[in-house]
Amino acid sequence: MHCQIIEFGFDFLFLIFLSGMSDRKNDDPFDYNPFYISDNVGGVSHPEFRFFDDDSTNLSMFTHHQQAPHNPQALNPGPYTSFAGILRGSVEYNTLSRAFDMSCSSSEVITPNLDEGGSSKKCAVAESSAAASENGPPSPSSSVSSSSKEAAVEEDGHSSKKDEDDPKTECNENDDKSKKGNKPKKKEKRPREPRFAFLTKSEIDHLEDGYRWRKYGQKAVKNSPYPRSYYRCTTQKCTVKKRVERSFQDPSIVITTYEGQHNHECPANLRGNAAAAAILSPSFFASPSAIGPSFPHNLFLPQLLQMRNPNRADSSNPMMFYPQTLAPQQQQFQLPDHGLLHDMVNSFVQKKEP
DNA sequence: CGTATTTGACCAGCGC
DNA sequence: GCGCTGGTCAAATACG
Repeated sequence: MHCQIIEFGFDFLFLIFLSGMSDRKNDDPFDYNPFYISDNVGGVSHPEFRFFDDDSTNLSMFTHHQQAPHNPQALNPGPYTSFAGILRGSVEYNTLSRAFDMSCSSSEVITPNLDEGGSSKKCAVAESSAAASENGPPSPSSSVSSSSKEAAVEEDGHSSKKDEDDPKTECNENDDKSKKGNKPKKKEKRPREPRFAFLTKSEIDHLEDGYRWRKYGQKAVKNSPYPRSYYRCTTQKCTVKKRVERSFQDPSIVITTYEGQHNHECPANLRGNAAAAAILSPSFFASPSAIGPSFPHNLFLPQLLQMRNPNRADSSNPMMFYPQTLAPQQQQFQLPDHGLLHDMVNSFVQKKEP
């Protein structure tokens, strides 16, 4: 599983998983079904994160601070990989990897193999199998193999789909506006951009993240009463998209999935938001470019601001989550010392201390 | 009136 | 081939 969870006290939950860079496959449940089940949002002391596929098969479980001793599955969280492998080709992975202090060993890091079906895939599948054999019934799906394919596809270069590049150019050249009838030559497989998903506890669906988005679609989600909304970045030539949906298992949680990387500055930063700039630009994760331009820093702005000044909590802002008492293990939660993130969490924890 | 949203139709991929 | 599903398009509509 490709997943990393970081939790900042209980102010907000920040979960990143990645499955992008490929065509959707049903064998990658995390691609579209990031079911988050936890009793910790709200301050319960035992954080666990479980991911289920459509058949409710428990694929993996682990905690951010220590693997739950009572859960044998936690002892082998599976072949989840690091951001470094996930984001290859777009960010400073070493920095990022250090920033998150990836808990997996190097052997667990699945490096996308550039020549298809290469050794990394075999390795990943092997690990997946090993994990499956140890963790009960094998999952019918393998997000790992999917990711390998994804990586290969990603390597092919950018999309040829019209809305990804220059739609007008494409239309003029091929005049394929006539969707029916004369079919144009077979489209190349559209590579998936890397994707990040964030689970945010919020009453509003579309969280302000500093960028400007235009909604271009909405679909009903299978097995969910909540629709999924599709947004595109409104900046010209920026192909970043995001999907927003609400977890039907926990309707208080909004799942925001970003795809692609912004090729421009965050408009919020350009607006001269000093507070935002102070928090956002100095490198949310160790270095200004550690995450990459697409990282929605501003998604966490309200929480960050409140961390720094909890007294200014604004109950009218649904993004403001009130700090709650940290359980001992959260207080002992050790983040790697990589700059601001550590500072923020520590300062926050210290403020909570009596 | 320009821009954003809504929404039904369409397309592609996949499983059967 | 057919049906299902996710993703996208684009005309219609709403909004400021």
